[in-house]
Amino acid sequence: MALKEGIAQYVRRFGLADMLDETALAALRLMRYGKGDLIIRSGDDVDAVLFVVEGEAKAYNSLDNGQRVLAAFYQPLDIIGEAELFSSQRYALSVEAMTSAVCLRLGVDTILAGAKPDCRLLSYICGRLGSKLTDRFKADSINLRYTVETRLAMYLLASAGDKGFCHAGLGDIADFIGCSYRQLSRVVRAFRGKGILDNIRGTLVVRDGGALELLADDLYTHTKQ
Amino acid sequence: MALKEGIAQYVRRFGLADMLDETALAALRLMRYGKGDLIIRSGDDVDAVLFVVEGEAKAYNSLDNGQRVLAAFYQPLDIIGEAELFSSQRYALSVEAMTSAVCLRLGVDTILAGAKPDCRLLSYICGRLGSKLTDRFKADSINLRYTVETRLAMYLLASAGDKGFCHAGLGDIADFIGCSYRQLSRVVRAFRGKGILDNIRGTLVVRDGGALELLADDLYTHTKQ
DNA sequence: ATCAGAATAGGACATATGTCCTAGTACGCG
DNA sequence: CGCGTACTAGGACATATGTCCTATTCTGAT
Repeated sequence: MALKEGIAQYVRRFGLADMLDETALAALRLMRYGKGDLIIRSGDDVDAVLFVVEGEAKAYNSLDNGQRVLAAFYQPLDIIGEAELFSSQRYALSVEAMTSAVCLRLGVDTILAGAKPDCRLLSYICGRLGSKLTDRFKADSINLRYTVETRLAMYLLASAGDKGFCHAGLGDIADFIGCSYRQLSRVVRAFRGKGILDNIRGTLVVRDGGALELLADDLYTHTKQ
Repeated sequence: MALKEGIAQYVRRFGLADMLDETALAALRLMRYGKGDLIIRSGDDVDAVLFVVEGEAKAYNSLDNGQRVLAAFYQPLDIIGEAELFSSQRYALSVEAMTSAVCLRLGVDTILAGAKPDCRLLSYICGRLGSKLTDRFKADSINLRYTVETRLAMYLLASAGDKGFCHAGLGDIADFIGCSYRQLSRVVRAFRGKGILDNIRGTLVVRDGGALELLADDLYTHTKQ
């Protein structure tokens, strides 16, 4: 099996034969990017995974409030796009080259063809880990960039859902959205005053889900897509 | 193949035969927990993965400043412990039952025995995803719970490392640690005034790594374990 | 029923932080 | 070289938020 010269040198340097079989190695494609080029675009269909072999890149997402959250800096031999591989149809983040960069591209078809019935537990675990990673990144972006009002609204919409109530204690919610019990207590009081929420014996009951969605500042409708 | 009655009913209810082969199914063990019981303890050796089949649980970690960060709420059919499966020797979080709960336990030996050479790419991807998840959780815990000073110190210790400098622009660093450019600029100025940092033509140069470690408030030494 | 600890609630005060603005410097392109 | 854009830097002001405290209610164990 003869790889192209450029690909072969990276495969040797990074020991990629240790993780890729011959079919996958033969399917690698060399991609070059200039500084500032988009390597993948948030929202595009998931069609490949990329191994960074030269240069540096960054993954980020923009929020509705105009702010940006930077998820990761990449260097060789980081992987781009593996989080969405088994868990999503769309890339969750944009990745941009910070220097000129080189990646080896491996198409999703090749990876999925190699995911045999013997590997179904690992495929499942990959899918769960990928979902956890993207969900956690989304939640933390909100927790870092929005007020506690918006964060509580988002948390309630996600966890109360259709049943309209939520058993978690305020201390646990504060630790989950990353604020103090005191500030959460203020916001719960404000929501109670506006008729959005009641707390009945340790349970938060949603009285006005529409108002929560407004407070969530369009974040909720985006998340549900 | 005859599973125990209790296990068989959960396997049927959740379709676990779709992801587990007969060897793995035979290795499942039923675990019962009371409310408040520790299901896994942060720092313990990774010896199993658990499928939640009844009840609810929460994963959390405590920080050196006495605050706590809650990583996830679990319900059926969430998995506990899979993030550390291929990426760590130790569980990164403690998981506690919030109600009485039932889990199906699958020992790591069984999973690793099933991870054949055909599956080595998936194993590798699982390992990378698991690392990303635990690393990202750690970074975000710090970003949610510590001042920008500590966050910048931690970021610099991680990214400048032994080479003592760091090319990322201040805008990107602000987006990565989740603060405004203005506040980051204040902190950089303060560090410059204390002789800890210089910025030379877009590069941050560390002048006093020891001072950074002190500012990192013992977080750095913990992370390096 | 009683008690201790956990959870909830809110006041007072301080500050870490963000927004908005102006100004200066660096860099890339034509 | 000149210009436009991106990046850095800091002032002024406002506020979201956390710490620390006291008080009340709830829950589980004896």
